[in-house]
Amino acid sequence: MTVTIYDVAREAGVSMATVSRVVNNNPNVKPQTRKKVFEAIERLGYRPNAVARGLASKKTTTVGVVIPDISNSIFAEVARGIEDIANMYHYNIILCNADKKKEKEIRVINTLLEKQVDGLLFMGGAVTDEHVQAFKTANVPIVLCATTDEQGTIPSVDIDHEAAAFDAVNALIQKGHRAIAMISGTLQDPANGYARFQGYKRALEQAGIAYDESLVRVGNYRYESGIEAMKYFLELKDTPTAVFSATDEMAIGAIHAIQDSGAKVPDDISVISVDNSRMASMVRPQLSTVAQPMYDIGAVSMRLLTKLMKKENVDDPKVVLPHEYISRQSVQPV
Amino acid sequence: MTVTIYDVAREAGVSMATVSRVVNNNPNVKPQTRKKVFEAIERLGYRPNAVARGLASKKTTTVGVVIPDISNSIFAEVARGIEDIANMYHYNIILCNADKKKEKEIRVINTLLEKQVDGLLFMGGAVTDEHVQAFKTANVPIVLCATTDEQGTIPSVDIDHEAAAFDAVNALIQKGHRAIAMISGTLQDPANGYARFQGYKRALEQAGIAYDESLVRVGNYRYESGIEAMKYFLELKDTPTAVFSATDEMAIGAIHAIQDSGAKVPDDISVISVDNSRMASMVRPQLSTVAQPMYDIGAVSMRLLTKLMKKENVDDPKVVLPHEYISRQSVQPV
DNA sequence: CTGTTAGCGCCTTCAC
DNA sequence: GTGAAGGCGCTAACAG
Repeated sequence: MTVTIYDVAREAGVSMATVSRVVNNNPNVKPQTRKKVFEAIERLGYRPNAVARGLASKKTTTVGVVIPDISNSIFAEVARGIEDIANMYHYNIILCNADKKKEKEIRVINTLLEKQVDGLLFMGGAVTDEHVQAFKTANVPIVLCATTDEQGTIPSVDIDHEAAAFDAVNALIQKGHRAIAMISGTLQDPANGYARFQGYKRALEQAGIAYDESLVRVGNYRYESGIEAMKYFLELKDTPTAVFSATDEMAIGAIHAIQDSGAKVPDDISVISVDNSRMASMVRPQLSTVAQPMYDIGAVSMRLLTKLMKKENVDDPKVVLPHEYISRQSVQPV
Repeated sequence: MTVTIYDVAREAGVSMATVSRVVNNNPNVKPQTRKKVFEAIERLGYRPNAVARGLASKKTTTVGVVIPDISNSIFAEVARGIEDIANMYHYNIILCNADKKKEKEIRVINTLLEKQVDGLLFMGGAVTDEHVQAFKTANVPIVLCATTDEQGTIPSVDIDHEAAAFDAVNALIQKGHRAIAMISGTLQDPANGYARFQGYKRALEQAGIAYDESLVRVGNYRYESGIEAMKYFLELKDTPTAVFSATDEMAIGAIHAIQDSGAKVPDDISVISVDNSRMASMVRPQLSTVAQPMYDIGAVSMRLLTKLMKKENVDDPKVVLPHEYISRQSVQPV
């Protein structure tokens, strides 16, 4: 039924070892024999069994990717970056959604490790001790992608979320805004949540603006929650003149909530956010936002992982990619 | 270094076979011995090697997924449906982007097959003879996801793209529109391209409206191409009163192009499309569109694949999921 | 340059 | 209910 390396060897009149060599591009084969083998392969329709190869060589050329949610455009973009580079280095990826649930994350990490992936890319919520524990039992490299661990002991690639948020809010302050509301992500989320909130606070503080709790609403990253949060702000006696959203999608919700109320963006209220997803320029007015290089985060982390897997030494295992403020149409001086 | 089933057997004072039985939940093990084995596993931190298991059992509990582009929200949604169901049945997925390029598709199909996936989900451009050829050499089940083959010989799950487009255009016609433009996808693409274009033509024909070539522009599915196409229509001496876009994203581009020109949607021009991606309700006015159940297409196709892999018999290997017109705010009577 | 020989870690009859 | 033994298909020394 299935044709094996042994069949090819017999057909070509050589040994298994030789077939293995040509299949693996080992130069130590006479061109003639190589040709014979290729012909036999062709004739028999031989297809190498990667599982057997993996068992024998202890390499699967497969990496595990745990991601919060592939249907979230931000992560999908990162995933594309990962896959492109993986592909370039002849790796395949096993993708697992874990929705930032610790339990699910630990579970998939383990099944990925059982599958003998050569490396692991972890994109998730908080990196807890349990995670670190699970990573330790792996004897393959791990890199955190779009997150970091507290202790800074695990290789990672991410942007500086706190600074990105700071820059966004600061852009508002530079335009004269002082009543600046924030639509935050959940504070349990270290990157998109907590760090961005901290950046907001620091920017206010530096400008001598008192932090006002009633100017902060926590959303769930979705469009609707942006709308809800904004509606709340709109009903305040002192409506803010600007709002900073932790993510684009909620920002778009905010823009629409403002517009639906009859007010104008940015004339009445300015809106700014962090992400620069493709949607940012698919709204009117186009959204001003601090760009986070999603694709690159994926690509760079996969590249880093390949180096780790090849045991090449890397200078800095903690890479922080630059963010950049993109000024479009949703912000104007107060 | 790595602890194997043999180590566990020795530690527990039983044979490898017994360990294998408890790991695989084989009931023929005395509770006592089962307990002993579990303890040994715990103590040693044993983790089954899925590669070895795969080689011995000829099952990898892994399925291959070839997808055009995971960063496209439509496909990302499908992928989420796939992964959720895969997960439910304890399968993992290897994801490969192939950008609807035939060559790349064939290549990844082959590497997926080399990796001994238990089944394959194919989401791509046209299904050519070469594809069918590649599928034949696989001795695992394949299901087409969000596409179909001409001959209808391969299991698949999709919507009726032609009918969906027809319904959309017909909704316009029912509102009295006659000058209806179309922003199409590339005609080489059987599903989103050709079929939807055919639906457009059939709707016109049935209403006795002459087909006008100048009212059709081919886009590349992206927002910008929707803008471009619409700009073209806007400059026609007889501007259409409605436009049908093959996809949401181009439709949103069209809406913005109209708005940027100073006209209003739907007052001056109505816009309708097919997809109902999340973005459809994230525009003002909200987009009226024929919904295509992306998540379900993924889920159902994965479910079908599990049946095929278990050699259960399926009544109908060609499933066509229903589509549905969602009326929002972008269409109004002429 | 090429062949021989052991495994890789596990499953799976087949006996007991 | 449990153990022994033979592969699964391939790679990797080690000879020659």
